[in-house]
Amino acid sequence: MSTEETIPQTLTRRSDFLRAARSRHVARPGFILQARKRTPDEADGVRIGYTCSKKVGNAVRRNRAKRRLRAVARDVLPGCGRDGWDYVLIGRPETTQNQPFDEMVDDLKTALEKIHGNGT
RNA sequence: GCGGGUGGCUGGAUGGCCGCGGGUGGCAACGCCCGAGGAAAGUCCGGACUCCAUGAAGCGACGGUGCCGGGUAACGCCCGGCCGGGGAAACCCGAGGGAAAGCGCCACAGAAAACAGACUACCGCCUUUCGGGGCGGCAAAGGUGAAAAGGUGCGGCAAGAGCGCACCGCGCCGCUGGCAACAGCGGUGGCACGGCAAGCCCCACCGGGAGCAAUGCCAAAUAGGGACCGCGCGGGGCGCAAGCCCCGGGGACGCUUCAGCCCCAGCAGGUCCGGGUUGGCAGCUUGAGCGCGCCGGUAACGGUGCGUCCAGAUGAAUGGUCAUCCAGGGGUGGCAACACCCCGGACAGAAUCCGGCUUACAGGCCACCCGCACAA
RNA sequence: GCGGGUAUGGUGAAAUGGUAUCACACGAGCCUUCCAAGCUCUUGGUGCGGGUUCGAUUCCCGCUACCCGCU
Repeated sequence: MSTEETIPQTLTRRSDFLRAARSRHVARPGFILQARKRTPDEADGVRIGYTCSKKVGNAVRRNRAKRRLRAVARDVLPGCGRDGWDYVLIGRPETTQNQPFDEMVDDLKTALEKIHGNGT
């Protein structure tokens, strides 16, 4: 577990998102978390991606949802993220923008614990 | 003060902590500067720019625009004016050329729907079995319709009718004003000419096509693979040859003419299928730019001086949180001023760049105009 | 980002500017011991807002929703 890697890489490739979607996922009111442990020959470090579909709203709402998800992940991931894992945060309509920030931080921590605990 | 109208501006502010994108200085640590909109939106018009089509002219086809004058790089936009319609007014709305170039359509109803005619009715004569019928005159009245051949009044007549006259309307001619659309005045014609061109069309003007995911370069990878279409085996001269020249034939999104280019057994052109790549750089932000002043113009706008650099991302940058203030809504107490508590910030996020149009938009502010009321 | 297309009953499709039609489905009835099939009848619609026209599904303009293509 390398917590020194404070800047997680951002997922950009569609295939990475599809692989994460086929792995395990946990739903919370403000977001849905998908996670996958990569095979050793893939990239190093913690990687994370963000997805907001048209269901979330117009462009302003989608961008704002992604910014809040980034802010939450930036607070939580350096302590709780595990090396060699891909995470994907999916925005949800209304709640991703309106839920209090502290609740979302707590939700992400428990969601990460649950997703790590199930596997390995 | 109340009601109405027009044009414009703004559309949260400041600070603390933790973060984001670009540029720049530095070996680095780190620092400095900049960082969404009036619509960034819809993609409805007009351009710049790039590639494709060989270029020019004319004709044709197709598409668009359409009162007049001006502005502009250009426009279907803007400004000013005219005409028509709405409103008491300020003001608002209008795809607003041509219906005597031609074709087409006008359902139902109605006698008749476009060019004349006549169902009921009216009038005269003849006739009658007294219900009416025949011939002629007439087009005012009735009813139908979205629309019925000028309207009103007087005269006139067998009954009537622009049949005659006055006014209004309409057409034509002339004069005056205006760059013009058009308006005003005078004369004249007894009325001839229904509507639809966002139906075909005619006239005038404009327009080649595709789009920054265009396009160019670098790197990587794969199988420079396959099918179809359209051309196409010419003659002579010089030269050892390569090649050059002349004649002829052919080619390129409709035709013609002219000029140029290319081809005349090529591995070249066009269309399509299949395979690989989903990386990087350029294009990429200084531009019909923005601000202020002066001059010209009724205005749109133009000219000029000074100042200024104002986002360039590519799973895509402005966020999270806290405090105070500024607006706003609700509740409680109070005659009121006010105090306290709660909620809470419109529409919306650049993606090559400009000029417009259209659509969305909580609230707030400013200026001008019209009407009414009041005071002086 | 750029470009293109579609919208008609619950579904799929027609309709020169003149009463919106057809099939299936839904509902009711007939037939049958019952079901299916068949027959008869009924309900229900031009995405929204304007304009042209006497009259608009159709013509024109603006919105909305959905679909497709382009590296």
